[in-house]
Amino acid sequence: MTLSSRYDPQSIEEKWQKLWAERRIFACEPDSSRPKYYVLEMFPYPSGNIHMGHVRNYSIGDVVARFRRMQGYNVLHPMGWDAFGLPAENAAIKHNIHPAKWTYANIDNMRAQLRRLGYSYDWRRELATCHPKYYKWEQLFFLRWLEKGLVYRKKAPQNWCPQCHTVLANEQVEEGRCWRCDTPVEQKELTQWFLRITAYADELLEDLKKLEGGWPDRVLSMQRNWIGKSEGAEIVFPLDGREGEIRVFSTRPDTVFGVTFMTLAPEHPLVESLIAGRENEGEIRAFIERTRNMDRLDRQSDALEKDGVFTGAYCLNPFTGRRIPIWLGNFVLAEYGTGAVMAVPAHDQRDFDFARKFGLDMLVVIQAEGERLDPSTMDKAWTEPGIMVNSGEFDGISNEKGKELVVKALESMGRGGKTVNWRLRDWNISRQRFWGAPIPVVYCEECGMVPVPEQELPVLLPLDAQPLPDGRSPLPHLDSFVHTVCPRCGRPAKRETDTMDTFVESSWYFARFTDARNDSGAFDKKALSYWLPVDQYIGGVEHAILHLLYSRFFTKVLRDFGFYPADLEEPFSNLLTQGMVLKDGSKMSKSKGNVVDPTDMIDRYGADTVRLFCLFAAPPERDFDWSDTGIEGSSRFLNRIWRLFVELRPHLEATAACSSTETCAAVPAARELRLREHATVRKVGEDIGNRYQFNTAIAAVMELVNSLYLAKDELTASPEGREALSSAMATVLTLLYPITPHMCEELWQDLGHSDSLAEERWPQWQESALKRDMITVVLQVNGKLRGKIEVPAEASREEAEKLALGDESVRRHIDGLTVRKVVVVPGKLVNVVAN
RNA sequence: GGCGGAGUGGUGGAAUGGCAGACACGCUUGACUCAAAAUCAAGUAUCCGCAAGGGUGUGAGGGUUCAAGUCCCUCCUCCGCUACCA
Repeated sequence: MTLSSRYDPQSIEEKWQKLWAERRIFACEPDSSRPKYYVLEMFPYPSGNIHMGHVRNYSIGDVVARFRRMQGYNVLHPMGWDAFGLPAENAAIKHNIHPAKWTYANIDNMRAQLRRLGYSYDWRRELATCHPKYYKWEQLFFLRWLEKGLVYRKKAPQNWCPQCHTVLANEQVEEGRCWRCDTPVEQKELTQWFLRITAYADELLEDLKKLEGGWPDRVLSMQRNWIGKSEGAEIVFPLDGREGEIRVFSTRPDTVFGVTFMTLAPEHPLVESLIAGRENEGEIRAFIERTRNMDRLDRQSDALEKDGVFTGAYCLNPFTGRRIPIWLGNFVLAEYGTGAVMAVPAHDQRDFDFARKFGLDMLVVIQAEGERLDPSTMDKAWTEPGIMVNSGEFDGISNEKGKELVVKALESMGRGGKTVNWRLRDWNISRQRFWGAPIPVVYCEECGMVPVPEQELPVLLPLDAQPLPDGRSPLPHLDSFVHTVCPRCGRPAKRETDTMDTFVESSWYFARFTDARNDSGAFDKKALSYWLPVDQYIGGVEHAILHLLYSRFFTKVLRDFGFYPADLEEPFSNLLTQGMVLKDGSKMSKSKGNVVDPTDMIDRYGADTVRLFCLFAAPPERDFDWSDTGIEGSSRFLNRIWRLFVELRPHLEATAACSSTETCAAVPAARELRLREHATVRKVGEDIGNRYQFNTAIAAVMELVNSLYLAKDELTASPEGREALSSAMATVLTLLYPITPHMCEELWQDLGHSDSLAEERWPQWQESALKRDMITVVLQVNGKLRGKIEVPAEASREEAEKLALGDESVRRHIDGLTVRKVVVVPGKLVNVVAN
């Protein structure tokens, strides 16, 4: 069959997709004789259709996967579906269809769309998290953790979304609003299930160090911020004239002598007993009410006017015995630290503002050496380092040293000591939703909460129920689900009707891919040890905190519970966060009408062009704006290669990339092409393999193609030239193969190769091919470009200097000046310094 | 406020301390065409100049260096995370 003279992607892409599937080219199994490489892209939610963001994400992953495979790695590259979640319920209500049906239909559609893009997945490992054979295992994890107290139930004020009728994790509240529907989040007292992620706070923070270099700095920074470790001291202030004490957390124990009042959150547990019976009790209660009713957002905003009220009670400074009035403050948060702040107005701006407003005392205890701060004239708090004063035995010590000494003193007095405070809270995994994995416990009137025995798993999500029209879960009303018997005493019992947060499923799916069809256990330990960790993970930065932190947490927990290998510390060695695909400067959305549908683009240009453009338009980390003319350019490039190939075909041999020999050196044009070919191989390998800069890799191939165009007429004339052409063309196809595999396969096959390019090895460039006889050297005078000369490659410094000084342009510019120095960078540049 | 990232032509973007603007998009001109598309060729940072050539130029200002987009200091702007966090 002869090659079409026109590039027609539609006629070749499907053919190759079928061939790859038939030959099972991308199926993989553990093989200890080869190094492994696990490439993973964040799996999609089956919302209905693939969008351009997916295409970008998965195209990056596919290039990495195909490239590593050519490098000889045993590559695992799987795909699956993050299939539980709210949109399925909304669709179920709207179309009166079961969420499962909707979800599986979407999966079928999106799988077909992914297949059209030609991604090299091992489809045998496909999984959907809503399948009982998947969620069964996380119900098992739940039971094991429950046994050891890693998962627990507690009643607490929760983030509640009235629109979604469910609680939200702290991570799912964005600026006080629900991350899904943007409704302001309310606080509601509920009994909920929590995962004790705080038990791992230290390790989660510490191990971020191990990810440096492999993860983007900003993601590491986000996780650090989120975990929010704060080192300081706990200081105990006994109450004055009565039993009891106030514990505070402070990062500035060195200022403890400067405490002039105490500020409690209105919600502080001690408040009730402190104010009971005071003559101004009514006023205080009014303040508490006022503050409590404030919107959570407003209360935490900068703009909040500081407000407070004196309780009438006092406590005592553990060092000085000074009587310290206890106030309530609207800016003190009950959730952070101990809900109580020791106020040092001279050295903390908030306390300063508060003290000024209410006319409270101010005591200077830190000041710069040789200076004297006067509380009556200070206009802001002194927060810089300094020397301790008015601090008894600590006077004259630097405040940094003072921090340690005060902590020691507190410890010996039994009034506190060093402590660490975390921002991270335990993870609430209860959801009052239907389309999620059931939590496997029952409630028995006799035995209380009883775990479902492991052999009874999975607790199936019923397929004969529908979310209620207002969005609420049908589970609490579904007798066939709720009513069961107690596994312990056999009496009637009721099932837990909350389901798990969908982030639970996505916290371990990457491990399940290593042995996705295992029915006898969640994992096969051998497969896990072989494949994990994921070598390259690729996805959107919007998951920088949520999904990535949870997955790290799960990895450590599953390791400690013996599911994962004991030496597995982190799930993802390397992370690439790709930018968004925008249109006209903003996110694509149906409401804006600026959606570019990948399917349309494939129909129009073919999958290879779409893949190429997504990779060429910008470096992967950056957002890029979809350009209709830009994709035309990518299409043009592939057409150009096709035409060039067809034109040169009669002169081409079926050779491998980088196969031309030194004999073609006799023909200068052939030698030059060979040099460019090898230089391109070096650059593309570096750009794809180490730098993940696919745009410059593609640019390098474009340059090689351009030089092929320029030299083709001369090269077809000689055997040496034809040898160089054949090799260079093979190189173009091989280098481009991870990016535009269909077209490359088609042309490769036309050359007479019987194997798929997928089985081809990544070409090896040779140092010897990069050697030139003459090298262009840049001439500078006083750092300014003044000319270029050709010098023999092995010219010495002295020769280069002599040639440079003899150059006409250089001579013109140093005319009348004295040459002070000549800097020679061999093979590159000569800079003449003269004045 | 703290932490992190980023500022380069008309646009997307290139540059291990060594020729700033690779590669593309767009635009201009020409060739082919009855015409258009496609393709091919030439040009395209900016200022002076017919040209040769020269000046300027990577957010601003300093510094280090023979040489700075790149390293250091001060500052400005934008983006992200976090935040009356004690």
